Amino acid sequence: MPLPREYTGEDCAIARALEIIGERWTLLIVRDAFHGVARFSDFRDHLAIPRAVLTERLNLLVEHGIMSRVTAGSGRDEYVLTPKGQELWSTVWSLQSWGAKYYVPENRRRAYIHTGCGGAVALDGRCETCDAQPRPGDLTMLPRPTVSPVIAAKTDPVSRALSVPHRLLTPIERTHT
Amino acid sequence: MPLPREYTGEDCAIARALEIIGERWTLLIVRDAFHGVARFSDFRDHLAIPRAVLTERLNLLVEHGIMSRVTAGSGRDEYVLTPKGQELWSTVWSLQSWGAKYYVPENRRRAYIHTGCGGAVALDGRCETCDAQPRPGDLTMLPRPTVSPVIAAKTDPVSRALSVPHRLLTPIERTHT
DNA sequence: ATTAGAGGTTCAATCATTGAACTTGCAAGG
DNA sequence: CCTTGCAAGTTCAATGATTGAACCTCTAAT
Repeated sequence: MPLPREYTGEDCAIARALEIIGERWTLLIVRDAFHGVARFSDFRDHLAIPRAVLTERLNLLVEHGIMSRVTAGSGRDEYVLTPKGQELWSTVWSLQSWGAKYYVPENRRRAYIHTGCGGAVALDGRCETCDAQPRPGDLTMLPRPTVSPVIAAKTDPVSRALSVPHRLLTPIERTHT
Repeated sequence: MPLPREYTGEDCAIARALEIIGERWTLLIVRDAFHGVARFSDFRDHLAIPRAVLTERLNLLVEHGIMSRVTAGSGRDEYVLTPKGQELWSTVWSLQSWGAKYYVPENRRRAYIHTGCGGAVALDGRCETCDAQPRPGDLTMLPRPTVSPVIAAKTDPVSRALSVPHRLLTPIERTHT
């Protein structure tokens, strides 16, 4: 199985998982997909990822049934998470929580609220109001309280769409350019 | 911050996390550490990772306070997870669960039991008996029901130690060579 | 018919990884 | 004291992955 980066001999679930989603950029693509990003150019512009790499990664994700490529109403192809891809949410969330706790100052962290009940979601993924662990589709992501100059300078459609509250797994709102 | 692999411009918790633990081998090292692996040579032998890379990754993990290097009673240095490193458990678990569900046949998956109550732990990390979500130190990992020929041929101390039930975060039992 | 932009592919330069060979430091045995 | 052995590195040439720039092709609008 000539995957790009194998961990040969490791008959281990983590090694298997990392062979697929452990490559550079892949989990950032998946995260953006949770945020509603779907077009090739939007991934490209938001992540500043080389085209060739984005092509390769998206193809791999589609091959593995993590994303599927569908032709949208606009006639343009979009890449969306399959159920198997959506099951990566706990991985994405746990990485994000850990990274936020140790590397992002509190006033620059995004807050998430449980769309159903409006409660804040803690780092462990639990709604502080109703104690449920909402699925990604039931989360609304709020913009950061303060943004770094680097981010503030970004004007691509994705960055703009994510500067207002946004429900996960719903396509980003494309403000007219 | 000239980390080996940056995701420049991404003021994002996941990007920060991946800069540190997203490199090839790093999460497998962390996983092995949860399993009680601590010596340079044991990581080396079990993962078949090039020495130079292992050196670099361990140094990075120590620099970031994810592991600490301590001199054991034997006089040999050991690398052990810090509390910050142990907080990566949910990431490791979620990756492992996802990888197991989709890429490891059921009869080759390792089972985990809640050491306190003896209940089986489901893919979502919950104890099926007491419904708690045990911390890694309260988990006992069982050997695989069946092993592939590749694994059966391994005779390094780590593979041998993990072929019997083993409590996480406790040093592996070193059977006399 | 021309233009523009999306979504690629191709390619040379750079950077990371690999495996093998070499080095260092310690500890035990003779 | 001298040697041997081993853990834990370091170094280095060959290989493989990533990057950024340039080019290509298709479609839709002017």
